[in-house]
Amino acid sequence: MTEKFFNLDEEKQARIINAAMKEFSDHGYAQASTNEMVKQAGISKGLLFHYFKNKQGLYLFLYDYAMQKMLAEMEASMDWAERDLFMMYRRIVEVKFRLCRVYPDMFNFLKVANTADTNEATPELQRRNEQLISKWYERMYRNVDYSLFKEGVDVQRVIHVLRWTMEGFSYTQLEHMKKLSLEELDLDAMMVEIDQYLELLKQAFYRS
Amino acid sequence: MTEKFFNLDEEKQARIINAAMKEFSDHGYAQASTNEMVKQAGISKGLLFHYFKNKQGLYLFLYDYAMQKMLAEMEASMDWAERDLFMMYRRIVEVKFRLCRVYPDMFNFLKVANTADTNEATPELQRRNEQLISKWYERMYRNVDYSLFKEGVDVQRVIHVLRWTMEGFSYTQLEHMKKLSLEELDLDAMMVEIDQYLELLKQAFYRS
DNA sequence: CTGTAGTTGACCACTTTGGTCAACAGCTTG
DNA sequence: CAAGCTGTTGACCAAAGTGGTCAACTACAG
Repeated sequence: MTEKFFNLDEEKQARIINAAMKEFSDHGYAQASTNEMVKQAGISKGLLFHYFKNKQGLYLFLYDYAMQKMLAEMEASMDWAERDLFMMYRRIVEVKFRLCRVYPDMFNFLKVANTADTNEATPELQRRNEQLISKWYERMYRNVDYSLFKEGVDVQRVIHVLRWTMEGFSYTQLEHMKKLSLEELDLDAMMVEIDQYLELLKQAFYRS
Repeated sequence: MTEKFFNLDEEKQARIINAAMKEFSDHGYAQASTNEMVKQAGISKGLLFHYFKNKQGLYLFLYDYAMQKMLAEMEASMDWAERDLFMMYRRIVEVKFRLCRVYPDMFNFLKVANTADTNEATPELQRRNEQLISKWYERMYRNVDYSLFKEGVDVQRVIHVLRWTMEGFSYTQLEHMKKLSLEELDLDAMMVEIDQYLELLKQAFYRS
């Protein structure tokens, strides 16, 4: 079913994928409107159902597609020998931003797909990928050198602060980007800014 | 119109308010369903429109009500002479949690109401309250003693880290609460946890 | 018994839903 | 030119859902 879809003009593929992911992540599975998707993608109603037999089929396809793209990008960008926790997170944010340039709503889509009550459509898919993700986390943390931290700091809590900072920063950035000038986000400038935060936190929590 | 509503059984008032706020904050103004609200509140369709002439009337009422409740709670709980930025934020989180016990979705409601594209229903209300909020922020930061920070740390960035940490923490807490045991959130235990994070950050960024 | 206040849910006209399908355009073959 | 093939359209469908109304019900007071 999907081979035909992949023979399409790539730009059209992207338009369809992005429109559908946006609609699903904005409204959840049930409330997402296929009418709205085709309108935003600039295609006809019939075409969508020509390539995907169902709303559910489309959803499942998107879920798999997003998951695969993300894991591939991770595989390509991560350095699994990295010992510095902060640099590890730096890489993750980089992956995120790079993906957002092509698929602006992929992360939101995956987030709501993995958490929300939408999961009637993805019972076992869910669990399979949950396992996959936890394996990646394990792999990420395996080599981290915790002896770099100052004595007495609670590393678990620092990790939380770090994650919330990264998430908070990227959320505001993407929000800002979507509002004003879409697509032309300056990845380099963002990474410079991210580095400032990482430096701040490093100096706060690493031994000097 | 609203006097009649306030004569209702208080528990019923709360049921209606919470159901409506949840629906609005979950789906936005246009997509929110009055049918779903009355179902969740356990009242009949007619009753809702007996107390509020309109969907829009209901929305406006909720917006004003939430705003007023929040400001009142702030007025009661904040200490405007506080000079410690971290303690200031501690108070804010406390207000937030206390309100969430009675109105679990009030913050989400206000957040989407103030940001989202929903604002067709609230053009001037919006601006009035934006001004109000910025006044409160100004009042908050007026007395803060920035000399407490270590030399060389970028205070603006620290403030961001602090805010993202508070938001991240309360988000996970409320998520966790909603999933497992609703309503019986242990405010004291949460504040103990918050204090741990605040202590961590204080030791990181304040002069010793 | 009457009046009043609170409450119901069947009902309305209207929109939107996911999904179908006959028809069409553009292209390569013979 | 015709025949076939692929990609594409949008009018159309039954079904569900929309915001909102209203005659009728209950329950209690005078």
